[in-house]
Amino acid sequence: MQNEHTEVYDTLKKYIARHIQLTEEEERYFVSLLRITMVKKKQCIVQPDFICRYRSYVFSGSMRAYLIDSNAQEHTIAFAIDDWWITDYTSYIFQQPATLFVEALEETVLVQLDYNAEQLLMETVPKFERFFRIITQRSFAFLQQRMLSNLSMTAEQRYELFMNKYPQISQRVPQYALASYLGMSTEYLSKLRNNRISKKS
Amino acid sequence: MQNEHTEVYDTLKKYIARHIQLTEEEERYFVSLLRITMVKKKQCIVQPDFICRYRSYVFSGSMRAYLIDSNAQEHTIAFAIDDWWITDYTSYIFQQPATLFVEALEETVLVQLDYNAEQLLMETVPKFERFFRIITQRSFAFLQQRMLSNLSMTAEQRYELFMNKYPQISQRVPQYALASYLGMSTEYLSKLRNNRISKKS
DNA sequence: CGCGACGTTGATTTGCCTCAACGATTGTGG
DNA sequence: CCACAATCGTTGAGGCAAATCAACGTCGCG
Repeated sequence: MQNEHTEVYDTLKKYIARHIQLTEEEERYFVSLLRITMVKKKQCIVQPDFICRYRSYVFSGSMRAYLIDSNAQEHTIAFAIDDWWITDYTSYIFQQPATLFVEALEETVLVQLDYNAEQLLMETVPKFERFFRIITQRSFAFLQQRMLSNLSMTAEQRYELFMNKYPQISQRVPQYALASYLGMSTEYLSKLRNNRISKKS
Repeated sequence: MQNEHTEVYDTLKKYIARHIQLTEEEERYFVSLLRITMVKKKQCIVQPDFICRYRSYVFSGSMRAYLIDSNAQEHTIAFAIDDWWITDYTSYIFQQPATLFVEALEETVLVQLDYNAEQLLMETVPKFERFFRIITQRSFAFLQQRMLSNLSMTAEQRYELFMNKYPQISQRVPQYALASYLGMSTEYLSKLRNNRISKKS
């Protein structure tokens, strides 16, 4: 049990070390603020109307964040597999009621950081201001690229792009989740996969 | 001339003060890194293939950032009016060639911060790590909401939402720019505006 | 004044959705 | 360990939201 946790924390520490260098004491302090959570497939760690308390790092497994709209349709805003963070970001940073579900797609091991602990951490170890700035900037740049793809490409082009960029993810998530991420119906995605869309030339 | 610049800097300082508290010396240092730029209508401050060197704060006027895709179609990723920042974010933070145009929609006064100056600023005054973290987090949350709107709403609903949230912007930007921001053709936006879409019930 | 940029309107087309029905696979309780 | 249900993916037919195309009005500007 202790061994397992050590491995989990080491992986996260390595991830952090890619962006900022911590002293051993700072590392120990950081780890003391974390908690490890196991979630089963289909289990939700965030759901609408509850305030999202944690920022979650995926050690193993996979998660997705999605909205259910007024027509009961699902729309996936994010996936997270090994080494990514996930949360209802708007709910987390403003500490207001969530609008999203954040759900495990497989049995998943998470490392979670509490909102208050994060604030404390940034005050105590200002390097973490830098850390969260950097990962948020990258997330923003990523999302902006995705937004541009959705504005400028057809469903088929978005599908091809995703398959090229994230072949691992496409193999691990259910097809309806991928369709709702790419902004198309499951039926249409299925047809694209099986080349059943009549093309010209 | 000096008066005019003072007003510009004071406005930006007030904006900064909403997020972090600076000493007078820090403020002076910060201002020393800035430069003021006037741009005429239709002038571009960023264009594809050039590395975007500045983060720009709009003091007065308005700007837009857009992509031209392989079909020569424009897609607007962001507007900025008074008191907002704009840049080709991906190009700026990774210091790689831009893919976007950033263009003035009116005669505009900008305050610009150079990439290297920004790095220096964060090292010299770590409060700015915090500042940029906070504004980036907000931008990210904003963009995520927009992404969800685009995934879950019809063109008409997106138009209504925008008109409710940003009535000021809709009056200041040309219609083709708004259409390309909302992800619809100019013709369709025109029809929505003039209630020329046949509705049921 | 005349040209080019911008917006409007109607006719037509199309990319993708919806609906419906049917396989395949997974999970679960008897 | 099998039966059966539920979930997930596939396929085709038909429909609709929004794009495209085309033509014209209008305004601002050189």
